[in-house]
Amino acid sequence: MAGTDQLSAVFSALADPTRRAIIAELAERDATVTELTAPLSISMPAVSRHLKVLERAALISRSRSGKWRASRLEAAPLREAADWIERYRRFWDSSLTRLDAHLAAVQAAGRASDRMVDDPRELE
Amino acid sequence: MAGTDQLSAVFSALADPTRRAIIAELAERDATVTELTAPLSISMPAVSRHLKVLERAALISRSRSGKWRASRLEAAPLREAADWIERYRRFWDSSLTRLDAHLAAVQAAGRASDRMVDDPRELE
DNA sequence: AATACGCTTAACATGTTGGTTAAATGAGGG
DNA sequence: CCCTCATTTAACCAACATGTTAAGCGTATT
Repeated sequence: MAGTDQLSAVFSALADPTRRAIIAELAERDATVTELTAPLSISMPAVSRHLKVLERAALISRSRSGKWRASRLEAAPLREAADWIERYRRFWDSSLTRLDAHLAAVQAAGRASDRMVDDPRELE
Repeated sequence: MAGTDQLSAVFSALADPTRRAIIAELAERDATVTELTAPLSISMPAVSRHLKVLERAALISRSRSGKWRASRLEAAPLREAADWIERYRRFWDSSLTRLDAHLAAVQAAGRASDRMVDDPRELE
């Protein structure tokens, strides 16, 4: 997964289209493994493991109810991911020219905390 | 990388803290491989390959200028990533209760286009 | 009690990732 | 020309990801 930090786990989980499809499904309703497997073209064990990945990334929670295990979307970790990406909005937002971006970058450079967050040397 | 689609490539690229650090660096200024390697605790070939990953995800562009190759942040693909995540904002936005989220989800279920985008069956 | 169902775990195959060191490439400078 | 510097490619390795099928484990169902 590359990093073992939260953000890496989330981005890594999102990097698979099957898992994104599962998230999209769970955004509409909680679902069992069988229900999630139905529209996918892979085996149930494969889905089960995708769910484990999503669970490790804290993107879903699971509940037991008799024979069934329902998965529920827990999108909180998406916020961190969104926040991280948002920092670079100025780079794609067309209302900003590259000069604007440069000036914004220079300002950002002043904030020391900005860099630390993703410096791998800071991890573990 | 799981999927070979654009979105998967971008999320996959972001899943590594070293690559996020490189992006953060390039957000401040264009940089050569040597410059990017300096603050990292890995070898230059390793950085070179991280750059190749970022390039394949279209997150950077590179220019030759004599002996040096400068990398430049091309954040456009981040927009897609941000847009994808944004769809689930209602699930983490605290101003919305779970009931609200459910109602929003029911509405979303009506829009067929919502599901197709990430259905793996649609890929390739 | 026996069977069926839902799901997970095990064992396996295969491809990818991310790091290393050593060699190759390519442009400039003496 | 040769040498050096910046970067990439090659060869290798350990670890992980993703899929499969078969077996295991609980919990209904009959």
